[in-house]
Amino acid sequence: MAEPERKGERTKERIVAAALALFRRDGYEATTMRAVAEEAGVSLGNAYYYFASKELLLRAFYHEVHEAHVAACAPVLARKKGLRDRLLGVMLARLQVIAPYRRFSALMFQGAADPKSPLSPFHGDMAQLRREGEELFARVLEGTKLPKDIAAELPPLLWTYGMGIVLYWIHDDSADGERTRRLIEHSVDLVVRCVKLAANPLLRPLRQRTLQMLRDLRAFAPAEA
Amino acid sequence: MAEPERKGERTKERIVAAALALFRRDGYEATTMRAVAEEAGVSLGNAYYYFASKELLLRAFYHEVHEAHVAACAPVLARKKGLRDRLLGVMLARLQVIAPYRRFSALMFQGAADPKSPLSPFHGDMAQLRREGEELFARVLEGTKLPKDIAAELPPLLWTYGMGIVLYWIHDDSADGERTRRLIEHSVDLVVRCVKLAANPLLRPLRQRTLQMLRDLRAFAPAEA
DNA sequence: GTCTATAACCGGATAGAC
DNA sequence: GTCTATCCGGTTATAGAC
Repeated sequence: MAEPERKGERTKERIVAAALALFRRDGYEATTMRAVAEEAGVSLGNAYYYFASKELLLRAFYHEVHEAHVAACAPVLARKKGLRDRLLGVMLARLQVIAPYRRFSALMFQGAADPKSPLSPFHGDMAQLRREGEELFARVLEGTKLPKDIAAELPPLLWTYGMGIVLYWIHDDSADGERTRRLIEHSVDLVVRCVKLAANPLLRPLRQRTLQMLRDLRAFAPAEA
Repeated sequence: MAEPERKGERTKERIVAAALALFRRDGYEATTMRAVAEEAGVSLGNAYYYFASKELLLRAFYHEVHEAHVAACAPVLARKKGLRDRLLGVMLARLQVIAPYRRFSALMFQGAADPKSPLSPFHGDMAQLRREGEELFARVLEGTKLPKDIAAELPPLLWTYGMGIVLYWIHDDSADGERTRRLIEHSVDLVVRCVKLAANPLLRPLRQRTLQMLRDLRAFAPAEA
């Protein structure tokens, strides 16, 4: 089962490769399924045998981008020590990795908005990808001495924060995402200060309430659906 | 110019009316432009003469929903006095108004994600609608005694908060949006506490930094594009 | 039962005649 | 301003081939 690679396996890979190449060259909308099929050397109907929709092909693309982000984060997480530097490094790595793909990031958001979309980060394949993204933030917290109860709730929160930054960047028409870079620098600073503030004993009641709400959110999150 | 209503004006209205009726009955995706045209008693091509795309018709729908929200907020803003009750009233009113239109709200998000979309709340017609939404939150703050510098930055922030709630609601499959209602109640409470905390003199440095970042965001916001 | 292909269908959008 | 005819591309139906 591992060796022989059922016949179609090769075909499937050819289709993915063709799609990714065309997506990169022409963008998602401009790439037609007919073009993908031709590039892969199969018929249109055959392409649909492997991928029931064009969006499903996009998922393969997002997986690649995610892999690239994880790779870009490795040196940061290995070398940087403070919460601020680690978070900053991960966020800037992300910006760098997605830089060539503004339009694609917009599509990911559209997926997030629609629970029925195969691109929704709360269902199926994409949910797994989201969890891996949160895992990245969990690793950001490693080696920092935050109270356990706070650290436990932070990864999904930081993931959401990251999505917010991406949303800003999608609309950012400054050269090289200059403004988004500044936003990241300033907001990371604020996030870190707020997290440390939250650890202050004087704010215990507010912290408890907030954590409880976050736990409720997680418990009933669409993530579990 | 006011009286005679240029010939097509009537036609245009018929098309909008037809579209809104069908959207409500069958949903957006299920409503075809051909059906809209037929319902309005015009040809397909003629419908496109007035509305260059189906999305443009959706805008008319969003305007109606917004009007309904403003109306639903009026009694709240007239009667309630504290920040908490006013904000809670406005948020619950929103939830109630959009209740029948979950799928449409998802579409609005998809618009927000794509700067090129005619539904983007940061451009043209829809930007105006967004500003009116922020205005609603500005009125929430009236009569509360918040520091001016904080109050000045809150409306766009609260608008964003509202969008977050809507996003949650889109994915909320509990009966009657029960979970979203609870989220609103808890999160409004937290928001109010945080705002009041931010007014604390001890947090002056953090507040100043945060406000400065928000001002920068506004200055370069896509809203101005 | 796995794979591939051809021929439609459907609906958003456009062209161009009147 | 209004229509008819058409394009275009995602998607589906279906018939065979391995």
